[in-house]
Amino acid sequence: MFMKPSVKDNKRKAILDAATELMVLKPTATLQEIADHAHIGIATLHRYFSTRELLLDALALNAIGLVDEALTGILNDDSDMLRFLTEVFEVLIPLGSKMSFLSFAASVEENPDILAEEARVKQPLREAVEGWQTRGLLNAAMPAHWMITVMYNLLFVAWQEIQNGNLAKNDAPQLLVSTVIQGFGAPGRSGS
Amino acid sequence: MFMKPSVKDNKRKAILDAATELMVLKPTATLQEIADHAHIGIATLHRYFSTRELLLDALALNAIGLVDEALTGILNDDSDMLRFLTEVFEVLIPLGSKMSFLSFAASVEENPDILAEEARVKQPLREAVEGWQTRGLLNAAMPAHWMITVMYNLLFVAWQEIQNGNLAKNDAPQLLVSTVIQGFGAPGRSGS
DNA sequence: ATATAATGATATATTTATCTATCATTTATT
DNA sequence: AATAAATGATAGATAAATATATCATTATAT
Repeated sequence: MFMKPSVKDNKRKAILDAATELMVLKPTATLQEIADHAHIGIATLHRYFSTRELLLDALALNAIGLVDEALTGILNDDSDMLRFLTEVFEVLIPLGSKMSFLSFAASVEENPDILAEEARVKQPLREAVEGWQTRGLLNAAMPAHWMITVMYNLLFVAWQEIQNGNLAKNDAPQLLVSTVIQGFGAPGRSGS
Repeated sequence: MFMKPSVKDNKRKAILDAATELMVLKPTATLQEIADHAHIGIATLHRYFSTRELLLDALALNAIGLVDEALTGILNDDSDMLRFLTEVFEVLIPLGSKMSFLSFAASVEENPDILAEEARVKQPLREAVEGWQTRGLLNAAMPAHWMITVMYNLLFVAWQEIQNGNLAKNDAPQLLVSTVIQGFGAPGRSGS
């Protein structure tokens, strides 16, 4: 049954958000630095996450959960590919700092639960891509796995560019769609 | 004047290569782990790099130097864009683990020398891209900075995929060219 | 073959980070 | 306003990483 998130739950999520933000920028950040960045005392940080390892696992699970939640909110109709992709990018770009976990965790993470969750969350997009390939909307000669990997990475790149002030938040989804579907080539030109 | 690299220089580079490989995979690796991965004693590691910080700076500079070297070897004629890009990808994909420094270091690194070198190395490709935009070969509506950033990131992604066994080394350059120039869209289809 | 240099293993010191505990203060609840 | 809960600052204990030093062994050069 549904339980309304308590104050503690919200604080926990706020800590995870701040920690994610910092860890993406500086993976070697100490617990003290994380606490500072979250504007809490280190004692409180320990009350929420008793060890560093537990905190890191929680970061990954939180990221996966947020992506999952964002995707389930829109994954219902993939008949209009461009519309669908735009929506996916719109909801996932703001989760940029979390995306890095889905992009890189695979090579680093050893926790099997997390790896399984990660694969599960990525599954719907994979199926959509394969469907579009079958329908001739996407290049069937290109490995679906490659396309998924590229998209997840570019989500993170787009988020970084927004953070660095090089890209307008509102331009990002369209730019991403254009990038992955048409590439950089001039419109109307053959790539031969 | 030119000095032939000594045995020590070669060993130094070997250490940097091994360290880079590990640090990309595990940015929190300890000096002991780095020494193990390089198959040397930790005492020797300290003889080459007296502090961790010096080692990390050397990693970044080494990465930049190798990319620079690889690019200056081919950057002479950008009249055939596809041929040019293919060559760039061919020489840079094997440097994948080093590319991560050029992709991500910007946000972390504070050493101004390193940041300056990084910008300098990226300059030729930026100019080539802008030239192709002017000539109508690349989408002039897309920011050159975005295209450069995406290409550098995809170089790293491609390298990762090769490492993970998901992509054949020999397929990678063509796949990258196809990805950045045409995107994922089915050939011959308009993206409207 | 000998001398020189480099290396690895090991010990130790120093620094840094993590973890645990305490307590006064602040914040929320009723 | 009184009570309970949460917090932050701080101190101390433990653990881990970094840095330095020594020495026997191995590799290199002459």
